[in-house]
Amino acid sequence: MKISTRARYGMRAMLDIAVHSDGGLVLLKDIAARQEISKRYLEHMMTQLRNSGLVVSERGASGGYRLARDPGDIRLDEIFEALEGEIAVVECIRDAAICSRADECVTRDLWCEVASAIRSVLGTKTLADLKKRYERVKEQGRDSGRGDVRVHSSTGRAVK
Amino acid sequence: MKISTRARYGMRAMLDIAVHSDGGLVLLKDIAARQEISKRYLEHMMTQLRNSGLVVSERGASGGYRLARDPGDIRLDEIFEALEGEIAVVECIRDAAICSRADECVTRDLWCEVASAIRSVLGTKTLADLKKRYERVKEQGRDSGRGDVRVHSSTGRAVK
DNA sequence: ATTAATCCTATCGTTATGGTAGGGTATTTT
DNA sequence: AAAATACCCTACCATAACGATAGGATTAAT
Ligand code: FES
Ligand code: FES
Repeated sequence: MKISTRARYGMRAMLDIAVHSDGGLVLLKDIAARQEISKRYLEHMMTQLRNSGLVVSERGASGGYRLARDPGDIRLDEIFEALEGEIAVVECIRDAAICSRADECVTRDLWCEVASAIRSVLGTKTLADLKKRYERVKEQGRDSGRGDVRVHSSTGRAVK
Repeated sequence: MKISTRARYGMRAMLDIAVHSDGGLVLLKDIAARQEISKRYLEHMMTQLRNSGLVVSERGASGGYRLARDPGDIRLDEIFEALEGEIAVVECIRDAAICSRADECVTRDLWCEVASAIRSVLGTKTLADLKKRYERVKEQGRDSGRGDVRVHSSTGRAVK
């Protein structure tokens, strides 16, 4: 279970646009440069984001991208799903015929819970929240007092 | 973001063992038959589970598998990670050098939260819980009153 | 020795991932 | 009108992951 670069890059791109558009358009070139992502590759993600109606583009010279809606109105799960596809799906949710005896299958419930958990993280935050967080981190550094949660390198679990 | 068949099959296998071992050993053959999974394929998952120390095997005629520990002492995230690998990793957690400017990267925090959310679903349940759930479902049917949460086929979100 | 079980390793086809490339189209600027 | 700029579409490619199958090697009970 890894998060794809698409999702990571795309999310960063969205944040980048939110941060750097002063009402105007943001250039792919600039996003790519700031985020140090291949412009050509980033194009794909922008396409996905556009097709999902999260950004709108203007073509031609002095074109660019901007958010389709207010940052406070773009949930992070929308961004995620635009890039990564539906969250933590087990096919048998849609189509119970896939698993034999889906009726008595109690593990399916489990996967649903996992999906819900992810959604409740990403679905309760908006791009505006992320932007706020970014700006806080940027101006005061990463809360160097005690914030930076150490995680154990192999378990990923938080550690004392 | 899909959950692999390995994880699904493996989880079902673990549940199957928990349910069908009366202190004794459970045969791969039987698990495969009950779960309608290719025996040959299931072997792989059993290997992973064994290597992770979640089941122990006995070889030779009248060999088989049993849980390495008490079901109440086997967390579901252990099973999941044995099969699927580390939960929701972004590489830059381990190795900050992977992402340029990981210091000011606020999206990384987001992915950490996602990972935590998954862990808090799977890490707070044990195989004993799952077994209990299974037995409840089995004897009284799937709570046919109102339980079966309908989810929207495309969003996966719960629907009225 | 036979049988029945796990174990090890290789293979294979398909799909997904990560990324590059070429050329096309729209719009502004000159 | 022409040049420049920026997005757009489509194809391609290499590698890895996934899902599954297969052959044969061990181990142990009968
Ligand atoms: S119904 Fe699909 S895993 Fe059980
Ligand atoms: S530090 Fe890895 S995604 Fe930002």
